[in-house]
Amino acid sequence: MSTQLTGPEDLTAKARIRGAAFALVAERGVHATTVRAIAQRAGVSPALVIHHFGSKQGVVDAISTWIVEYLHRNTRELDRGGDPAQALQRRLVRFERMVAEVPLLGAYVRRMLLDGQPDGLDWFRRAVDLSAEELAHRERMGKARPSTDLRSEAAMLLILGFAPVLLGPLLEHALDVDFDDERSWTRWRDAESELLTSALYPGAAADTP
Amino acid sequence: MSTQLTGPEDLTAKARIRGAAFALVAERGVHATTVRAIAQRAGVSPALVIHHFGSKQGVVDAISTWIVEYLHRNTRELDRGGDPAQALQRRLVRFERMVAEVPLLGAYVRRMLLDGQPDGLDWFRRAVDLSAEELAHRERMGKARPSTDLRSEAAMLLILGFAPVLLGPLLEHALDVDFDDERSWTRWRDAESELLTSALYPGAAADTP
DNA sequence: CCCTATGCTGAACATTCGTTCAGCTGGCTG
DNA sequence: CAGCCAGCTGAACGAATGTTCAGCATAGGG
Repeated sequence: MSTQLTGPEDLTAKARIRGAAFALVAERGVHATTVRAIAQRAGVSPALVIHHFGSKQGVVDAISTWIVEYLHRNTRELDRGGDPAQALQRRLVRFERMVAEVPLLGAYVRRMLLDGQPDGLDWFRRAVDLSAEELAHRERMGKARPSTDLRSEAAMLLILGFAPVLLGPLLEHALDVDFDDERSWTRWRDAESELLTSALYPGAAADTP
Repeated sequence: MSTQLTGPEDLTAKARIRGAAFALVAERGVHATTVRAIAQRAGVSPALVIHHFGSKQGVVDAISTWIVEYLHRNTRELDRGGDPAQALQRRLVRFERMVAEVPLLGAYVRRMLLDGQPDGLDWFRRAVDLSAEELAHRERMGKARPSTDLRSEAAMLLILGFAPVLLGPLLEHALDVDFDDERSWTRWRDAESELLTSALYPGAAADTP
């Protein structure tokens, strides 16, 4: 079980093309990524890109399934076995580690989720499923108070947890932090913990700003 | 003070071009929007688009400043005067109304914020500023408990409040809701209110999933 | 040794892009 | 009425795009 995307033996031209396309898509988006740019970055002719993947869309699809499979390989195994109450936390920690270790993975996932691609939508939905299950388990254990709308609150937990990835540049600019720095993550985590363990508005009325 | 983007007298060709470009950018993004598509949607020749705005980038910039100015005109006035503790709430409500009334405004703002455009980054930063000010005021009033990291928690409030816009498609798919329906908004608001007025994890340790 | 399959390239293709330009129109000013 | 200017168009341009294709090299099996 490795968080590495490529082993050293995977440096065939096809793999280099895939890696180059991944980086370019993460940086610029699908539409702004050209076949020639992919080829140049991979040190290869544009024709070879088409030769291996059929078309530009073929490269894009290959990257998508490749990343989705990679994400699942590194997170799914955490869901089964052990204490389910800790499953989501392990999943988040693992995800953070992957984002930290694989350059541009965060940017790519952000695009995948926010471009409304079906892969991204499904992946997020499954994460909400898991978050809701875990929250329900905590309720049964008496470690969380009952929720009127459990699934919505589970989604909020997920959003707050994923915010440094989902909304990375936005938060970095607004908070003057840099999520390449580990301390920025822990600062966010601490604030998140405080928000969830201590009611921000202990008073009564639904008066949310 | 109107939330309308265009009055009926504003239907010059230039205005139609701007509107068409706005819709296309909101739907497909800047890069996938072509001058010819803008022209066709506005019922105009491609040359006229260039004639009025100088270049495609000119159209994009015009839209950006147009929307940013529109957002400010409809939210800034709410900040001054009256009870500052209610300013952000009024701002959020007004924003929701604008998004509901102006088609594709939500999609456009989502792109503006998430594409990392400077306009979007600055706008979000200012929103965090306001959110932090308002939270500080609530603390002084005793309506909110003290925060260790006030600005981070203010950002979290903003993220939760803007989530239906920022992460619209993601949430709609994960929660099986449709934010065109008013009830989906109130459901989200209710859950948000519950999360903020009643600690989710009343227990001790920082054990956030 | 030949011969085929594989990996790969350079040149070219048609298409689409943003942009330019000469010129048409209609209404206002002098 | 003459002149003119802003609004607007059709046709064309060069550049860039995704894709095709004939052909090069090389390694492996008969």
